[in-house]
Amino acid sequence: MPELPEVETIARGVHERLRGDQIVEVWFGGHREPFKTPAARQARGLEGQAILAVHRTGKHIVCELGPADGSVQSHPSRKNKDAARVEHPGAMESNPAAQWIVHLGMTGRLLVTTPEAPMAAHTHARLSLASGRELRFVDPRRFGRLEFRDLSRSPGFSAPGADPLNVTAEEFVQLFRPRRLAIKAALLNQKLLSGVGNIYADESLFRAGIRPRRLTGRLTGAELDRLRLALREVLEHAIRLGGSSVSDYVDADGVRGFFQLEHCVYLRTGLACLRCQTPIRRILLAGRGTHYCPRCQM
DNA sequence: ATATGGCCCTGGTTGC
DNA sequence: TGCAACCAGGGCCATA
Repeated sequence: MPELPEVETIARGVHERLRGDQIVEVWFGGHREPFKTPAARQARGLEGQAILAVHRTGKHIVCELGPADGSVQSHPSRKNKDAARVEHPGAMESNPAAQWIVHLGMTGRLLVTTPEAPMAAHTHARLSLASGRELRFVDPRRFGRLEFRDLSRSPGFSAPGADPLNVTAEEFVQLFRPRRLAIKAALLNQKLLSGVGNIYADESLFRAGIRPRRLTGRLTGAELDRLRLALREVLEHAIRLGGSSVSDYVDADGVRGFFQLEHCVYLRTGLACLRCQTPIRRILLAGRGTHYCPRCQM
């Protein structure tokens, strides 16, 4: 399931490949409307827009769109390819007119392909680009969501919770101290932290040595900070490895990630803990399968 | 405020 | 072997 590292990997991939390209034609397939914005309105809004930048916010992929200025839309030049990143917001990113917001749900994929590439089953959206390529949204389970925002009428998308990669020690304590719910449930709550899902909640709790059922308000300051740092390390490590491919996650080029090879507890029920050999235990918490080491995690 | 369970949806697994 | 029942789970909602 795509969480922060997977979504970050996809957003970077799409940004690198499609920045400066232009949406020429949009096709939406499917019967029901699994979208937050009606397909017809999305298609109207998307067609003709240039892709100024693509980035991640929480588990959402945000495509910043604007009018094509004619300079790069047909043939994105190589020198422009990596010029503007988050650190140096260039002129192109300064005044987007609209946003296309993609949430991948459980099984969503965002793929950059050639028009000749065979259409995967459950392809729900296909954006034809001036460069001749296509951006496709594929989602068998249909838990994903697509939204179009006209920024002259609505505010830009913002995640409800703090970014787990940048949250400070003080913010982290303020987020969890006043509450009394299982820390795992709190980590999954996107209104507190945006981007953490089942895999990285379990993995960060293991690395911090904290049991998933511990109540947030009962964690010591040292434990909370261990957790904050463990979370950041796990997420950054996973981003470096291109995410975790557990079900059918792939990046924008259809390539699998490698962080699933580094999982210490997730989906390792009954297997020996990599640190102490105790069998990994699985419980149900907040309706989610939850994995931990009963010896390493207190 | 927090917990629980249903819903969506399909592919993979399990059971007979 | 074949088919049906079952289940996972991100986000959201209603209910406890």
